Amino acid sequence: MKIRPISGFPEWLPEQRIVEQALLDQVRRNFELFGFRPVQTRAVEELDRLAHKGSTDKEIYAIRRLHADPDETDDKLGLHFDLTVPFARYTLENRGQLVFPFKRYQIQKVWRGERPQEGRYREFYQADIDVIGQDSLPLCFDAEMPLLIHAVTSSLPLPPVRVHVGHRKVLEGFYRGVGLPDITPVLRIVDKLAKIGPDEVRASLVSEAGLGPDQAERCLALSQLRGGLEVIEQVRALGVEHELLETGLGELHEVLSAAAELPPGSVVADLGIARGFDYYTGTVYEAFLQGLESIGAVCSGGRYDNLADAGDAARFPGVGVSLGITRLLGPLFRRDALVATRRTPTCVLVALDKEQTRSRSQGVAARLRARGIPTEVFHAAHKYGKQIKYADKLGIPFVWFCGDDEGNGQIRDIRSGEQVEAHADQWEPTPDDRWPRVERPS
RNA sequence: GCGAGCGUAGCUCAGUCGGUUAGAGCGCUGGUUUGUGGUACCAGAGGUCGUGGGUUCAAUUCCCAUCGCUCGCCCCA
Repeated sequence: MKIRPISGFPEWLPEQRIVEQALLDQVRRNFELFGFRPVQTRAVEELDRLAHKGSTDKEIYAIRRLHADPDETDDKLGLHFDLTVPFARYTLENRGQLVFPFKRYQIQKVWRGERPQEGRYREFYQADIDVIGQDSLPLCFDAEMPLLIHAVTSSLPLPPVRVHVGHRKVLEGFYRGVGLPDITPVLRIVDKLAKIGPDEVRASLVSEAGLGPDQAERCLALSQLRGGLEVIEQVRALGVEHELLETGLGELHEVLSAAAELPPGSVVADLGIARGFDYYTGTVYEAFLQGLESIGAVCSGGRYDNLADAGDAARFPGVGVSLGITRLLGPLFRRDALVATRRTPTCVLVALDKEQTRSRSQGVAARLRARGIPTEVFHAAHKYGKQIKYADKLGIPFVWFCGDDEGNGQIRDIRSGEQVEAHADQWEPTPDDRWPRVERPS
């Protein structure tokens, strides 16, 4: 078998995985800071459930047991393609034991069989955060999402993030007020505004969606609105009236108002957002890295009132967003925009003097580890030059040379060459050196 | 599903208008330096030129097919 990569299934080098883990840790920490509870679901769901929502042409990986009987009729399984469908199922399955509103986060790999391209993979991490209410869910959770996205992303060594907030009720109410019967094709065309430009959108609305010139013009005008709270009045100024539109504008206003304390530009109203309308029913979000908009939305989500269908009278409305960890990292790695300070967790390499004193070196390592300093002992009593070179290649900042069996020795900072007397129970690296960190090269 | 580009050393690539032993840089191993690295110099290892077929006296090179990777489009849950 020839060894080669498999398209769409990225694997990182250790120094990249260090970056990925640091991001995952930081994301998790922030989710918990907002009081969300951890959940992990199985990798598989019943195929029927996966294919149920939305269109049927989803690119799902099916699971097959090689030794299955040809006539086996067991439930067919597939790998989940997002974390929302498994979460909805999980919530219903455990509804009797969960506390509502149920705030959960879930960081897992998902799989999609689509054709890979930059930033789009077949296996990737998603970090999902959702709130599900029983029967109803207050709008304050919609308003909290942009704050959360801002908190998470600004805790990471990333460029500033801009969260675009749209609202399905605004769009749908507007379209109804304009007199459009079927809004789905309109949404799909409008969604391409950034890619194909206003002229193309206007033409497509007429030719493909069958809108009249005036209708197309108004829809286009709506989708081009972007900015702060003033956008609300700008929508009204377009002169379309509909009850649903007013409801949406009210909700949009509340969500935007909540973001008032964030730095200007962190959250903007954007009525050009028209994604994921399979099941979104209210607020929708898309977040972009400022200056790196070309890699696409790194975080997206919205409000869904009808996703979790218990099959009885109970309703479980939810709101949430998904952060695309891998889709973020891939393009950033490609641009060398995110690097670890070293290629290994190791902070101190304990040199091995000679085979007879291996236990002395191991003793030093044990003392350092006991105080939480990542330490390894060099594997063989090679020349010190070789041992230092090994540390240098891995970016290990310190090499320890043993003195006696009591923990005395010398520690060398191989970046500066400075070497000082030290004791293994006392010596401390600077906080910046203890663990590898993630940096954004300027 | 549609389209484009690319497959030569571990990596990045050159090259052969078809011709004897296929090259560079980086990386790797060793040495100069016999127990304190990075620089410099020297030496060395490492290739069925993606795979199959065709044309030819001769194919890594030309042609066809195929597989793989990358990037777009569609789609994006």
